[in-house]
Amino acid sequence: MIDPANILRTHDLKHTKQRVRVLEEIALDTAAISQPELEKKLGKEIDRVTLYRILNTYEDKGILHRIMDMNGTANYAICSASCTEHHHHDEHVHFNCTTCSKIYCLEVNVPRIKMPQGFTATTVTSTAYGVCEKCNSSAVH
Amino acid sequence: MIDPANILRTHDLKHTKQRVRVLEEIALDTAAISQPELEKKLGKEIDRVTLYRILNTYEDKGILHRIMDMNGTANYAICSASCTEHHHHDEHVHFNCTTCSKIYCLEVNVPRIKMPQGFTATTVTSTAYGVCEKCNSSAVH
DNA sequence: ACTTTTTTGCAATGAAATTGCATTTACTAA
DNA sequence: TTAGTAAATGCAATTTCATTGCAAAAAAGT
Repeated sequence: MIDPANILRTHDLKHTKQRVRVLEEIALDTAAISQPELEKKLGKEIDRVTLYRILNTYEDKGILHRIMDMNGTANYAICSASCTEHHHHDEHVHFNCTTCSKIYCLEVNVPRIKMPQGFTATTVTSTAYGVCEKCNSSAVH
Repeated sequence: MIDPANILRTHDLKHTKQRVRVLEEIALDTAAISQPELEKKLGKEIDRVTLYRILNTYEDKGILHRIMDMNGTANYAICSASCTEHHHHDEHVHFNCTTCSKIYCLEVNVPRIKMPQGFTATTVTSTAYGVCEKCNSSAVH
């Protein structure tokens, strides 16, 4: 499990109950959580604006990474240890469930892709659309 | 080059000057064009709302595909011939230039990725971030 | 040219995100 | 422990972006 207090300390961020709550909430599920969902869950405790600001600083610091879904909605997941303030190592596959619309960060590396002449890639991300484990197993047989 | 009139005819869409203009504008560049850019270019001729509607019907019909960039902004590119009303064959690599922020559809297939147990993927997309051909060649040497 | 159906433009509405500022909270050092 | 200061939060206002309803205009067929 994650340790919010420790994460804040190692990133030189002040310890506030709002920041802790955001991390706790995101850590609850292995799937990424969308900004609207977060707002729904935390809206009573944390102001809308504050939530935006916390998510932004977390992204800047390399604590969370932001995954855009098909609708342009931001989803957030906790970064792996290799993410730093200056570079997100986000080169795994994002699985976008078309049933529950959750996004999972899969522990699968994105294969190397050969770029055409002139194009130099620094990062490659991959998104798969389909049905996730949970939705598959709860489907009618 | 593309033939707007023909595209509209084959998709059972009425021929209007606004629809033709949108297709013309998008066909100008090999790169995808963002909704805000389109709006800037066509805003004088076409109403904002009409533009939204045209882009939506084009997407529904499989004429354009929509690519979300990092900021959640929609970008549009003309679909390859294999796209149909019911399924977009969008399985090529999208190159997102971090300098000019244009998006290119590369003629490179998305590599096959093995999904973890329980996850079934129907579509996989791949996005590369880096510097495009044009920006590379215009860079200071 | 007339009629029907669809598309367009405008106004209004709704939703999402950002900014400025006063208040509150966390941290530091006495 | 407490005072001081730097930062974070909450609120109000604003801006930006997208959608809806409806009347007017335009397209296609007869």
